[in-house]
Amino acid sequence: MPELPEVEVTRRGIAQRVEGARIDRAVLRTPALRYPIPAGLARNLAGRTLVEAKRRGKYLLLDFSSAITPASGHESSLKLRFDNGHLLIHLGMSGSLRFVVPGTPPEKHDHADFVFGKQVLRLTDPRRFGALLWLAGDPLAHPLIAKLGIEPLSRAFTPGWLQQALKGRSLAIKPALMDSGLVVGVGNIYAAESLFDAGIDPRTPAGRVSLKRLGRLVPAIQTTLRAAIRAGGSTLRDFRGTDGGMGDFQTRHKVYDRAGEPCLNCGSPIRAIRQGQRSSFYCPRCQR
DNA sequence: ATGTGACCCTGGATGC
DNA sequence: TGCATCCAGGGTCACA
Repeated sequence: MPELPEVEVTRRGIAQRVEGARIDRAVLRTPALRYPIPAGLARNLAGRTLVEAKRRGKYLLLDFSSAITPASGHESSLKLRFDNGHLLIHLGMSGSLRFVVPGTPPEKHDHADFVFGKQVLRLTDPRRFGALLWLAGDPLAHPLIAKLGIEPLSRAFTPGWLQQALKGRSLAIKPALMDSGLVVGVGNIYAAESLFDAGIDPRTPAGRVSLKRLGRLVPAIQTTLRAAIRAGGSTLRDFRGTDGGMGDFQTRHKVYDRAGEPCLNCGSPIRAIRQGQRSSFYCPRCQR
């Protein structure tokens, strides 16, 4: 499933191919993903120009805002108005966006096509945990976005900040890292990998992780995310970037999905446990 | 406020 | 082969 790197890779692919391009039409084939797809969305999109492909956490925000040019008239009425509109896309667990050759017949789980001339952006999501919404007005004010935590790749994400945010929390550090109200974009796989890199037991109560250890954890998270973005992003076996190229980050997991296999650092068998309904993997010797 | 578990939906892997 | 069961990358919500 897409974690932050996959979403960022997708965002870059979209930006590169269709920023500044006009959307001729949208074809929506599914009434609802996680939420109902708003009626009139296709009509709303047609004719708009993609100003910018943005990302907040794992949410893609495609900015289709446009200046409404006032009808020719007196200067005094020349008040430029903006019609703010963003297409929000979340890929959920199994979603992906890819450019397809125009005319490629849709398959079972291809829910939407966004046609930018000869560039057709297709949304596929077998499990339909994703989202497709139209946000009028300030996208950051939308409830889904407003409550999001800090961006892990921002300068503000520091060990000191994290220590404050985790102060007094008894919740284990691993599910804490995955709480998008705290830090966005760190999913199950990268949480596990980052905690391994930092040598922290995923069961440690979040509020009891020392500043010194947070000083290893923060850069571990950032390095892990950046490396995954650089690698083209892949946590899904079949993840493809927007151009269809295979990412290869999956080949570098050190603990995730390696239960029983030897730790790459010390050789101890990697242990699998469950935390908050999710599987966790860690090295009992290297992570304490 | 904080923590826990159920749930959304589909498909793949595994076991009988 | 067929069928049941379990598991999966995320996120929201109800409830203790």
